[in-house]
Amino acid sequence: MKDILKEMILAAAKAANQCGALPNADFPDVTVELPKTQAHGDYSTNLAMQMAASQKMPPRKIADILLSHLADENRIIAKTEIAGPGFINFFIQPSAWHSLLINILETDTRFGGTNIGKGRKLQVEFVSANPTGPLHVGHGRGAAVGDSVANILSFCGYDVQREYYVNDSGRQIRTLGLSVYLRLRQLMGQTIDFPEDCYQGEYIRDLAREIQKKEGAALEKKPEAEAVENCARFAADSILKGIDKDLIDFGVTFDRWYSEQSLYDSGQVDAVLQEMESKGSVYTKDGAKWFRTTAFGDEKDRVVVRENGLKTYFASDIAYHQEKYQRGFERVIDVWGADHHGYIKRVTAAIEACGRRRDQFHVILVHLVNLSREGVPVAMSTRSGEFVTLQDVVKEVGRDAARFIFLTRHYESPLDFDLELAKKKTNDNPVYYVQYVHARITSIIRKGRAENGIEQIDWDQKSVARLETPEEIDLIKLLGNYPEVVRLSAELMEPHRITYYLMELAAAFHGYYNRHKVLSDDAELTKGRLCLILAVRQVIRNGLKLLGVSAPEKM
RNA sequence: GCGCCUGUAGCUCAGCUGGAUAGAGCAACGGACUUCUAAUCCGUAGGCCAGGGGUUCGAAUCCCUUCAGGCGCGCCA
Repeated sequence: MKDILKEMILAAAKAANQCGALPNADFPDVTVELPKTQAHGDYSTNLAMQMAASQKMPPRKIADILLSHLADENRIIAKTEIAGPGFINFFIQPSAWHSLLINILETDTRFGGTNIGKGRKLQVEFVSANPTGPLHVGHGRGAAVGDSVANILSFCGYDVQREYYVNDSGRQIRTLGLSVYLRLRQLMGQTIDFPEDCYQGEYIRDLAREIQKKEGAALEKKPEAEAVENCARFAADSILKGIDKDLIDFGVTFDRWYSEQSLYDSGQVDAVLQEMESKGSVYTKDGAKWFRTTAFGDEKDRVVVRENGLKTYFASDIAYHQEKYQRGFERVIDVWGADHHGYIKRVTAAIEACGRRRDQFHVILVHLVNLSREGVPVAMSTRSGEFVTLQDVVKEVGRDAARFIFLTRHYESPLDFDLELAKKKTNDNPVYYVQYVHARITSIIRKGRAENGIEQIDWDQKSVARLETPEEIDLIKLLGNYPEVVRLSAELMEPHRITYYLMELAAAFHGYYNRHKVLSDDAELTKGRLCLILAVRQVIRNGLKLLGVSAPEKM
């Protein structure tokens, strides 16, 4: 509806310019918005005010000229007015809303999607937690955000690939191996001081028991370095399998798991470093090799090869990101924890050094989750191993509640997650509020079938035209906003916009439900109202799908 | 010290990338089930948009600055 108006207004401006009423042919972008109050119409535009300077005319005069050149061929506008400093307000014909409703029903599962992606290839890399321990709640938020962003972009016409980068190389993996190895020796009766910088969690002991069962005796005979290496591989593999399972239970799957080690094995890390050295982006100082990230806006240059010859994590990250573009992605999106924000500049630098544009890379920084139970904070410490895993949370509150709550905030806002609140089946907990709409509507349709003998709801102008109460028109109008919400959440990569929209739509529906009865003796009106709630259900379903939350038939 | 993020109702948060009189939920108070699911609805009350400057027809939104909180500033990942 908004887009139709936009085009009409632009056409009016052009027509006015052609007949000389408006001297300047340079028009600003037409913006149409939804006024806060009903008194200002269904839609309004500020175009006249924006053109005042370039046309050298008072805004209200311009508004008047625009209106006189407006051609409303499909008769969708009931009334227009010029208000305030120069706003043009539009009041829409009820019949136009009815056509919109039919359009929604026809578009069905595709309603809301705008093809802004045009098939362009894009990658979302998310979670990418180190395989040194189980996923915790913070990873859950990253998973929910990343998965939903991927859903939304894909729905809007992008060719999206979901990837998990596995840090299966480097010191932490050795530490993991050592941790398991030392626990193993303890199991074998040796007294060993377990170092503080090793992983403390109980799961390390579990892993030690497993590897003891499998190859305990053989491991004992091996030299320590080799045994630690074996433990590391075993532990990382096992933990990674657990992570995969946790994510599947959370409804998140990846197209590809990308191994950091494979970048070393294939020589890509060395190759990219050499290439950059020859271009002068990498230089040697104090026995180490540095990448000149300052040339791309970083505060200081960063080490890629240490004095001891070992490459830093950053070195493989350069190779990894370069490789992403070589795979044909036009744009790469990384979802990171907010504690990694200091890393953005250097990775951006690496990407620019590899000849890509800055805007081909985007980082979504997901802020931390404060877990609590009835307002009392639950302690979270990775080192001590005292943390609540994602698995625990999903088990306790359910997948839908967890995912929905993770998406009730802008990702850059810290999130308070209360376990007891997440379980509540009241208005405190918005998940059920939205899902309830879906169940309720399904129930009405079920009843309509059973008692009114309505087998199939097929829509037509005549029955839909019976929708005339303000609540009904408002509902349709709200449904009509959905595509813009989806488009914005795709452009800004902000899933929470959909969450909030669904809550608003749910509220509007519940209000309508309490005020008007859908099923009645009036067959035509019943049919019209069934069409309306069918459309509401469809939008709820489409929206929940983008969030990765189920739409239950019964509750 | 430097960088990034946050600051909006008592609490938790939206605010459509500058629009008209600032929006929800919770908590508080008062109402609505013989009804298509009360996991719901209706009403009342609640504000110096952290403070101060600027930019313009117009600012919660953009710029500068101060204050408060979070996170980060390794040849760790």
